[in-house]
Amino acid sequence: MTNSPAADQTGKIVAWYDRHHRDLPWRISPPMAVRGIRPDPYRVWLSEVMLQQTTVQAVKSYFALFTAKWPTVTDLAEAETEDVMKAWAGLGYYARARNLKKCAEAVAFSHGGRFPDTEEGLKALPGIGDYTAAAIAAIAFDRPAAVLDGNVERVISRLHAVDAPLPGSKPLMRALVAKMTPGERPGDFAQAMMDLGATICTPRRPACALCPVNGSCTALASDDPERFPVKAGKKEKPVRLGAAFVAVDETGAVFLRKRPGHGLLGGMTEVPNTDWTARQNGATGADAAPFDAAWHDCGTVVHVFTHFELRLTVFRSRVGRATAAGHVAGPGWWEPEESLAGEALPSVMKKAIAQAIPDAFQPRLRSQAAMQSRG
DNA sequence: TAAACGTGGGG
DNA sequence: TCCCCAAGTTT
Repeated sequence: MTNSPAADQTGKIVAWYDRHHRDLPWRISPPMAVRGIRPDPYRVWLSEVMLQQTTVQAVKSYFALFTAKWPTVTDLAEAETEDVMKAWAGLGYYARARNLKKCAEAVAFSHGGRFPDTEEGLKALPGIGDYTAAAIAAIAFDRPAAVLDGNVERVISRLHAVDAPLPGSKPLMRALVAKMTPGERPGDFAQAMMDLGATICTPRRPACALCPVNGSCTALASDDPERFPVKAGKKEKPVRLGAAFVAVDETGAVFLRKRPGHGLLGGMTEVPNTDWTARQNGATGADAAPFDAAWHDCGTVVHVFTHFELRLTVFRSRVGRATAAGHVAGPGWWEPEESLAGEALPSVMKKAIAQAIPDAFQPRLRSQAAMQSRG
């Protein structure tokens, strides 16, 4: 009998995966997977959440840290939220970390410590949307779920030369993936599509000569593959201005405080700073400081967020702790310099602190260098 | 439906 | 330097 074109492509892609798959810390690669060895759903879930809008390279060290610190979903559920935020610091999109903890608690305390094994059950959990639910169902539970992420969108849009722009064309693409998804090894098929998109069917300069389905790719045959997927135009980034205040006491400790538990950088730690506004209105200078001190202008750091660019003027002051205690507005604490690097500081805050104290995050390096230069 | 939500790397 | 983007979800 003759396979359908979709099934033919599926077979070629899975065969390609068997030879060219990436070995990743959270993955059970063939031939182990073919023997029915399933990956730990906890590790699959953790990796999938970390990988949302985030590169494999960036995720690797965080995945190692999390699985060493919290080997099971129950360990994570019983952890202090603050420790989870500290461990997530630097990875970005911090709502993921907040939802990660909530999801772990739901699984540990409401689902008997086991993840639901269906798309529907998974999608009901915090931080798990269409993609992640399908990915976990397919990879961890061998369900023939239609897994559609950015990689798969690229592969599918090129195979079928989908002219309609994203995200409107998502339902069409999901239907096209569903048609290709096999009853056997659906998890390996999903991972094969993602590996194909990541290593062959790349956004720019795709390696079509090496593609297992280059014989049936509409974009390659009739057009420029790089033209796909078609996306809606992006908006330009507004600039916001603000000021940050790095107060250092006589021991080198830095005054820190906590951000609200929602919104931008929600639940993360910060140095005191002003609102970030569109226009310089006079409130972004040293006069906006959280308490009176001799504030020294350390210059500006630029940090680009998803939807705006921030230009932060950084001020530093040397403050006697006893003196400052009575003048500090609002709650906060003095963080010793040796433990500063372990705080739940997002990158923009580390950047601001480093602007004021260049070696703030290398106190050991500093003393080692001093020792060596003397030795 | 559109906007909010981080970061670092690569062309 | 600048722009794109990388295994999306929530509101």
